[in-house]
Amino acid sequence: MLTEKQYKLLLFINKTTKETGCSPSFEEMKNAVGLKSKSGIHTLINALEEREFIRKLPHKARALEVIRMPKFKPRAILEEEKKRENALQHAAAEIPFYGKIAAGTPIEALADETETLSIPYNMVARGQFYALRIEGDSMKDAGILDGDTAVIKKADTANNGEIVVALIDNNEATLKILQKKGAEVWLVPCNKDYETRKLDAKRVKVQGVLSSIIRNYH
Amino acid sequence: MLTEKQYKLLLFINKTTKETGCSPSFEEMKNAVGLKSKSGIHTLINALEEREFIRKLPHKARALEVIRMPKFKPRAILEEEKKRENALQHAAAEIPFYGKIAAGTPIEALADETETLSIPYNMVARGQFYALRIEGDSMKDAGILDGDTAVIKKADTANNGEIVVALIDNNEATLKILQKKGAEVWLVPCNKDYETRKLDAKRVKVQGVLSSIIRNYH
DNA sequence: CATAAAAAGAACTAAACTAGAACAAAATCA
DNA sequence: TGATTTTGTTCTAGTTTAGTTCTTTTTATG
Repeated sequence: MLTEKQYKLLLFINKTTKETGCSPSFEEMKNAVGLKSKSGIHTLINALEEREFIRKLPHKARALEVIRMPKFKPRAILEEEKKRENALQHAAAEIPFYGKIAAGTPIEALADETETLSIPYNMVARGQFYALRIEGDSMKDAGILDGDTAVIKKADTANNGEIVVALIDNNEATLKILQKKGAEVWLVPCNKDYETRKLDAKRVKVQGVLSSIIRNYH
Repeated sequence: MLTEKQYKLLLFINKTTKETGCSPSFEEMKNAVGLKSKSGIHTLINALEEREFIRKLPHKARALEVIRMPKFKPRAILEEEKKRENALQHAAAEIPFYGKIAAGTPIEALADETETLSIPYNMVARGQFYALRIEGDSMKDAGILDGDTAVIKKADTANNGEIVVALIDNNEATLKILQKKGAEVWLVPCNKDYETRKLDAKRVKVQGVLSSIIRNYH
């Protein structure tokens, strides 16, 4: 079978010839595989030719041809791919979704795992997002507590009733429910200890709409 | 395979023979490829013949024949490969973390993006997790609302004060604050409309500890 | 620590590209 | 058919690019 370097080189040759119609030069291959000298490529090419993966016209420039591709990947490549897959799964974080908690069934019983929850991808699928740490309890009746992380979708505008990040006088940012009332904008808290702020629409800039709330208990 | 010039010439030959029915002259090829002398074309033709891409009748005019063309990957496959790479980036979902919202600074101003929030990995780093949809408002004063998603870490035991998934009589699952009182277990809601349930410890099984709350606004 | 394999580096050689001119053979047409 | 045009071939010559080979150094491995 092939070594890792041989395999990598073969992939590169195959890719570039199919994309460009031309074979790569030793210089280009050297860079692609990560060597600093052309002589190494020469050895690899010979090995690939000996194993009948490529053909070449000796002493001709860019005269390589891929005859066949290996059916199996070298072990080193496989291991690297596995690592990447693991990293991806961690990043994707698909965990089983067991459904509603109030149903009177033991959790183990309905652990069929057909439904999974892919946390990040669905949460930030389209658009630009950013995160904010919530400070204070002005939105606590909306279930948004001090210390929560808010995922905000960037936006210049929002509809009435949406929870937005509002910038007042280019100075103060706050998370509130938006209510447009003619020339005024009302920023409504969700806590009876706080009062609604009624501001001239010109003073308020929407900087984003609340997309998700994440709270971590440790 | 071929050099760039060889490939370009081959493309031209192939195209014109298919369009006009007869092969181009050296003069036409010279112009098409951008040379000022026919001799260059002659060399290129020889190279293409040597590599078995064309055949020719020597000393005959316009007597070229294309034997084969280098194979291309269909564009669709190339695009799909790119999409996959993008998907991988989406799955990682690192979004900028802009810090505290109450600080009186416009968001754009402090967008240094040095701190990022990797949502999934930190949330489910170690242990086994599952998700539950919250139904009802018995925990609303803890900021856990109807429809929220609870990420639960599997556990058999928990400490006083932790929010747990408790299975009562192998029948009913509920999310409440745990309070162990001797032989009794108290399941404390966070809503004054609900009452604390005081149960014999034997009737209650801990099935997990609340790890995160996720709420999506759409 | 010794050995072999892999990689780097430099020197060398050959091919590719460019251009111009002269020439020879084929194609065209009166 | 013979003259003319078109087309392909060959040679020289210089520049650039690319492939080969050999020696030295580094790295991995028993």
